[in-house]
Order: sequence, then C-alpha cells, then structure tokens
Amino acid sequence: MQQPAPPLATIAAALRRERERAGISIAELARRAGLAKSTLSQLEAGTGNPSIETLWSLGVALGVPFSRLVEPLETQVRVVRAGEGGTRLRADQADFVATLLAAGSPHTRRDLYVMELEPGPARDAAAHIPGSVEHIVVGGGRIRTGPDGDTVELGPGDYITFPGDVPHHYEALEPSWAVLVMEHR
Amino acid sequence: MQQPAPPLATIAAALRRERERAGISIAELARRAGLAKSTLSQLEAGTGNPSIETLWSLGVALGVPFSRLVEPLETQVRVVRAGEGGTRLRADQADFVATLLAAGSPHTRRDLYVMELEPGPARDAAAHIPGSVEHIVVGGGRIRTGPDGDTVELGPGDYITFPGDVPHHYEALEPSWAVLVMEHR
DNA sequence: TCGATTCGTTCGGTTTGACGAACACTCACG
DNA sequence: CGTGAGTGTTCGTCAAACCGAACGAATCGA
Repeated sequence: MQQPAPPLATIAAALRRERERAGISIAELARRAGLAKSTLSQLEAGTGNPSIETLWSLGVALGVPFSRLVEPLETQVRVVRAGEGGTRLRADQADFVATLLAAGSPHTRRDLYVMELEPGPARDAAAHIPGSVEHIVVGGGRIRTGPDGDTVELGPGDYITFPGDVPHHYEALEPSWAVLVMEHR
Repeated sequence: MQQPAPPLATIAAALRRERERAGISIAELARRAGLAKSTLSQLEAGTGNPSIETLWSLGVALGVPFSRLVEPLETQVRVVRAGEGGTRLRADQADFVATLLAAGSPHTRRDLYVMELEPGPARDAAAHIPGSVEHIVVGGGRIRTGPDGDTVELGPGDYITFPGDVPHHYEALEPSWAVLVMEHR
C-alpha cells in the first residue's frame, strides 16, 4: 500500500536535481561530502546502491534533509472542484469517500490553519519562503484566491493549491472560512 | 543546520523497535525481507552500514515508511471548536484571521483529503500505520468521530486530532463533508 | 533424558560499493 | 595550435556489506 517503488532511480534524479540547484559540480560535491567523484558519477547514473552513510553525507553536503533524496517530488496552481477529485478512497463497509488532494512527502513541513475572511480585498503579497506551497479547501462562503493574475473563485468544498513564494492574495466575496495547509520545505 | 547525527544508531534502534512492534523474530523478518538473518543481527547491533536497497526492503517487510527507519521519534485527542483556537494570525491590512491548528515538523508526512460522509455508522477499524495521526476539520454537516470510546461530535469549522493507529470511527449524523489531513511519520 | 524446533549470534566466503588514477572532453588563455 | 584547469566518465583494487552454514541457548513434547 506504501513503498511505491525501489528508490534507485529516485535517488539518482533527486541527487542530480539538488546538486544542480546548489549550482555545483560533481567534483565539488564529492569534495564537500568527502566522497570519490566516481562514486557520485555512478550514483547519478542510476548505477549503484549507496550505503546510508554515503547518502547521509550527501544530504549534509547539499544542505537538504536526508529523506529529500529518497522520496519523489511534486507544484503549480491546481484546482479540484467540490465533488470532483482524483484518487478516491471508498470505505468498504461505509458511506464515505475520501479524495486525495495532495500527498505529502516526509521532508515537507505542513502547518494546518483554519482561516476566516471578511469580504473585501486582502492582499498577502508577503510571498513566503521559497519553495512553500499553499493548499486551501473552502469551508463556507466564496473566496477568490491564487497567485496575482491567476486567481480562481472557489466555493465550499473546492480545493486549490498554488506556490506560496510568489505574490498572491485572498479575497472573500462574502463572509467565508477555509482550511489552509501551509507547506514549506 | 540540520542532519543532527549519523543515523547509524538511530537505524539500529528504529529497526528493533519496529520489529518488536510487529511481534516477529529476526529470522522471520529476514525471511520476509529476503535478507540473511546475520545481516539483521548485525544491523540491530549497530554494527554495519546498510545499503539503500537493504533498508528499503526492511521498510517494506515491516510495512513502515522508509523514513521512519532513519529519522528519530516524538499524540492524543484534541479538539478546537470553530472560532476558538490557539495562536491566531491576523493580517495587518486585511480582514482575515488564521488559526494554527497543528504545526508540522519536517519528517512528518501529511496527506490532504476531502471526505464526504453519508449518515450512518461507518467504522474504520483499520488502524493505520503506527505513529499516524489524523486531523479533521468539518466543512459541513455534523460528524461524530474519534478513537473508539472517546468520540466527539463536531460541526462546521470544528477541528479534532487523534491517533490514527488505534481503532476509531467516523459517523455522519447528517450528510457531511470534512477536510482530513492524514499524518504519518 | 533425548530429539526437534526456534531463537539470536558468530564465522569464512563471495559479491559489491567506494576509492583513486587514468581517461576523453570542453573552455580560456597565451 | 599547446597547455592548464575544469568537467564527467571508465577501470582495477580493496574493504566491507551481505550471505550461508554452523553454533550455543532456550523451549516444548515424547
């Protein structure tokens, strides 16, 4: 039910991704992590099966949590209308369905809020930490929200997710409340 | 900044803890994971530095997310009624308040669901992965939920959190929907 | 008391991950 | 063109992870 796939390829991809994000070469990373560059080369090629210590030192050198290197990735604006939805779980003996909106990875930190809004424009230009993502499920009322220039109007049960590190705003069209999950890495 | 300590000892401890929780022997676990029991013996002893594949297969055999084996450790029923709440964020120039319900630590994995329930008892005895925690914010209707023998009735905007690894159930008193955040480590 | 079973640990042998050197390649400089 | 510094890859060597078998201890029946 869990453990979707052998993480060999995932590690290779994550490793390359994080290294390029840091803007350093294989040789440089090898030096910082105290490893042979040949080892890194093979790892990024998907060949090989690193030991915990090896992978750990890479996490340290890259400044990312260990689990970031072993679990997959996902962002963008995405809306799920009430009732629609992707993967639905249906309880065998029960009258309820649960719709998966966003799967979390271990390295993401998610804070859970309930948000109450009164009508009127309410900018939140603050543009949070880079890499943060917002998830909103409207509980009641109507809210227009999203990144500036790409806002969407939502009603009860509607879900939206969008990057939190760009200017965006919330605007209640009537007294409203919503569940907000703030995700930062 | 992160990466507190070499995870050698952590893995040894986590491995033993999870295995004993599953109530199986080293030999049995070795058989399920397709490893030599000698390997496990040494791993639990703290000797050795397992490869990713080895540790992964152990995670699968134990039915535990990979990261649970490599990261350290840290629940109860808690209810926040609509309008009440702990720390409230108030936007300076805006008409909205956000109430922090649950702060996420890194290393916890949180999946976001919307749940629709029809009236009638609906047991979910399944008792998910050990260490999992459920967070629920009711969007509409009325729901009675919580661990068996300790359920609470909730209305729109109410929040509850409780351990997900014990028998519990959802019971909609009328057609309802809710936001569910499933947290497992 | 003697198998028979299961447990966990210890001991050689084999596989393989990590290392370091050599390699081909590109770019900048003279 | 050299030549030097940078890149990433390939190859042989060595240490260590992993395996399988053998071991002592504990439990349970016959």
